[in-house]
Amino acid sequence: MKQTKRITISDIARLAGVSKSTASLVLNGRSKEFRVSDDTRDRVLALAQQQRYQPSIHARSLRSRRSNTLGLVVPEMTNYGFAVISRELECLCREAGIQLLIACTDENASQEMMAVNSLIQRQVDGLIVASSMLSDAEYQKINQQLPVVQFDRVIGDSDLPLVITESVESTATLVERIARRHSDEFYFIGGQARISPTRDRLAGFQLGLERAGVECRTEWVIHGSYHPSAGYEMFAQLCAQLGRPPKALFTAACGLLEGVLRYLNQHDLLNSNLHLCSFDDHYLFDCLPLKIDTIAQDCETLARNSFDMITALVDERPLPDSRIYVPTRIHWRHPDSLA
Amino acid sequence: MKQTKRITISDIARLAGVSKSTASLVLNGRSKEFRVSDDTRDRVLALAQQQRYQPSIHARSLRSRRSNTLGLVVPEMTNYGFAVISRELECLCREAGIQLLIACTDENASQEMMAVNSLIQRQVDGLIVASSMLSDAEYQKINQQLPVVQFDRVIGDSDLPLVITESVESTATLVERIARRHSDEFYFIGGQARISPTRDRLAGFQLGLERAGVECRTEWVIHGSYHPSAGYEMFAQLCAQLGRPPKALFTAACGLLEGVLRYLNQHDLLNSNLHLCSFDDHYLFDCLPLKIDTIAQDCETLARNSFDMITALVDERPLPDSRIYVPTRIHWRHPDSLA
DNA sequence: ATGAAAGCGCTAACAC
DNA sequence: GTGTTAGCGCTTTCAT
Repeated sequence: MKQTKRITISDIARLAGVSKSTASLVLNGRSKEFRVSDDTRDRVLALAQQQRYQPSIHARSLRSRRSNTLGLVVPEMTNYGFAVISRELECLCREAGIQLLIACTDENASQEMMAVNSLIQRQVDGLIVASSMLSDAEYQKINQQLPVVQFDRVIGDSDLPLVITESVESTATLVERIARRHSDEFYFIGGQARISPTRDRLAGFQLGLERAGVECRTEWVIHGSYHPSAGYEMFAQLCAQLGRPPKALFTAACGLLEGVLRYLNQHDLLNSNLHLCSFDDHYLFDCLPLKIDTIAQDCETLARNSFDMITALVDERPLPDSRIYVPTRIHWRHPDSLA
Repeated sequence: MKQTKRITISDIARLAGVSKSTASLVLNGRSKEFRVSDDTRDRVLALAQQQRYQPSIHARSLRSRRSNTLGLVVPEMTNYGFAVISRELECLCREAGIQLLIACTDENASQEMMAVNSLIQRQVDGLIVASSMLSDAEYQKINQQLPVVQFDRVIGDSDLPLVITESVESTATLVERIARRHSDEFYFIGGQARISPTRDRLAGFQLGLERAGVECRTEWVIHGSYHPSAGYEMFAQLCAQLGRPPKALFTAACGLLEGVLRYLNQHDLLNSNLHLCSFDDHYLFDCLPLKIDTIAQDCETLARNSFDMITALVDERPLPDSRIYVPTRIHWRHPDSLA
């Protein structure tokens, strides 16, 4: 490392001919409060600017036991939804003088543990987590030391505060309309059965069928993981089994849909009359020959709410609501749905 | 903030009945080197584990003047390429015990300056930057204090080390083949004319035309920004002017292509016989009725190389090569191109 | 083989 | 109004 001597508060103090504490007061904008003379204040401020003084975050954090840092734990940053969330949060944080530390877990519990530990070691003031864990025990323990907010998913029936997308009703609404035309065959392809988005979206699927007066056959529900390759595999197997693509299909997330589309494309089925619908939206869906009905999440609102919630907790302000469900928007594209 | 007393090295030392220095040696795995007795070592280690001792990063950074932290500056995290880069870098960093700090600039020079300053204030050991600046003056100054690596784009003709995608040759190859069939009309839609990806891709475009024996008319080259809305606008205006879509078009990045596709979709032109080609790839392009020829960047390699380069610089190891150009892959999709 | 002490840069009581 | 001092948690000479 190149060694250029850092300008410290002592340097500024010495140059200004005052003590460190006076300089500190001025530089933290508390000169009025402590009745520092305008003259001294201006001198210190001028020097600081001129010398491009940058306070050391580490010294400050060490002293104040606050790092002005938040941790964000996501399964996968290349997932567009999480990318948007990260960007929004990063922006909110920067405006608030906070640094966001982002960690990816690759949907893997042990990697998640390591990532979280390294964040804690860095003394984040709070944690925003889309967890891949099956139990919230670890986070309960952590929550005794620093606030934790769940977003995008709940671990089990954890009582930790949360901000998630409302899924059950919107999926039910989507599915109901389609089920009326496809009462004989309507498949569900989902990710890990235990995590909450899968559970909620399945619950919504079943509720939608019920509302359409359709009985959900057990073989209609297929689980795997959220990886595109899993979507591809599940769909390939289904097609093999049926000897053709299904008549109607709901995929529980964009990754799964990606797998399904890859398969359809490879097998020249993009013009088949499969009625496809999915959670998560993408602008290119408007351009596909296959008209997919989708449920779009409101990532900006998810980010905003998560941020407000975690900062309130960090500052020990009361929480108006510790469980927030963010509404979605349905994009109807299929001609049958629009009819 | 909840106040749970932190376990410090002093606590461990006291409990083990040794001094802080001994504990420190042991905990840093330097007990052999300093001939600490096996007995003391085991005692300290056991205690640390049992008490879940976590060294304070801030105290350590304050002391060592090293933060074990790298800064990544990207224009826009929702751009898939940058998302992949971020994920890869984050992963490489975590494996190396480094924390990656990501900052988004929204393609905006003043926001970039603020973001960089806040990273420096946090004492990052090095900076990996996809800059939106027009001059590298600031970074040259910064580079005197800590290493800076440019990636994805060069600022002007900056001599700072860099890792970028090879663009000129690949664009030329792509364009040449298409220009042979469209010598009468082949448009270029690019982002800000001054930044290097635009320059290089335009150079490649012109080189491709030249190789195909086609003269580049000045009205073929259109510049704007990389935002999808800019792509939409430029394309809309072009169509208005021609009274129809152009016969052949190259878009310089995925954001611009997004804008063009939105327009085509809205105006029911996805089945027109426009020959579209672009820098940047997306899996959904395989599924579109419009067959787009694209150049795919190798984000993993970009990330890997940037990481290797910055860590070498931080550790003051010699750099085998301070200018790396990562090769691309062309995806031919249009029937004419495949013929 | 281990301990004492200094100091990284900063803030906040408490003096004066 | 301003300075002195102590200490946040850690590492590293230098003594013993």
